[in-house]
Amino acid sequence: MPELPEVETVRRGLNDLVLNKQISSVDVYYDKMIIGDVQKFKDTLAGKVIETVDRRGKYLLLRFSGDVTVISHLRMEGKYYVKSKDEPLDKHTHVVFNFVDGTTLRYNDTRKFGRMELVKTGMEVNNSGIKKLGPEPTVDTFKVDDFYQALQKKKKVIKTALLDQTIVTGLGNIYVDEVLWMSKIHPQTPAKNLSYDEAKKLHDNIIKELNMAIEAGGTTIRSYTDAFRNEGGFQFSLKVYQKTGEPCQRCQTPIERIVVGQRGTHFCPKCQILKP
DNA sequence: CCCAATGTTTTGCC
DNA sequence: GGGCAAAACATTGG
Repeated sequence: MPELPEVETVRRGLNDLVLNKQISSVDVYYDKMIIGDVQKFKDTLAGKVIETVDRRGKYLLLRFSGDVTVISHLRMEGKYYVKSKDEPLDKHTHVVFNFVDGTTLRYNDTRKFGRMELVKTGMEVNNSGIKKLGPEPTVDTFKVDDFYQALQKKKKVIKTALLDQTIVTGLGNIYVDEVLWMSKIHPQTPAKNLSYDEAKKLHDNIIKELNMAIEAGGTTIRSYTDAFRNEGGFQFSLKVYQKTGEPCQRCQTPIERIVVGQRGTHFCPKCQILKP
């Protein structure tokens, strides 16, 4: 569900829905969702005003008054909703931020994989996950030369290298398959075997693809919705992800599914040749 | 019942 | 200590 475009869409939704609201109290129904002391999490946030919502990679950064930041990662199925305090709790609601105006921000997560952590604003860079993130996939921060050099040093195959967030952040299983298809690169190509031209093509496609997906409001495969409960629109633009057996849109060859790095992987066996 | 699922962290092995 | 691959996390749905 949430790769960078989906997280960015959630961020924008939250910035429309909860800005400048003051927290009266926080309820936590599943303690493991909170990294660190749960009581401190609740006590610190009470009375704080949410000033903005930022994003780094796939991490949301909820900025509160008093230099308080909540790092929130949605992992596989995390979702935020804004509801009136009177509405009954969903079975999978694990954290509720109650606002003084009678509305609530609710964190739902069917698989309970998501995590939140309270830090002093600015200290989020010390978070173990955020610390090792590579550049954001934008023209200003993501440079072809750096990308090529990083790939040269890797022993992993290209798909696994792109998923690990350290070379460039934001890609997940869906968009990796898509950008590799667009770039005509086989997912099991050793990263260091990519030519400079291939690296450049891949680099350009990563930026283009993620931006197009953000414009479409993300991709809804099974469960993703944004903070307004809207589904994304990019699933209609997917070329290979979960298209096993369907004809490649370039050459009509049926799309194949293999497993790479424990992940389902979709590619065109004719367009994306594994070089010896 | 068995398998797969969008992501990161932990574990264990070089 | 780093890099890497596999397991783990918890639940739903086909």
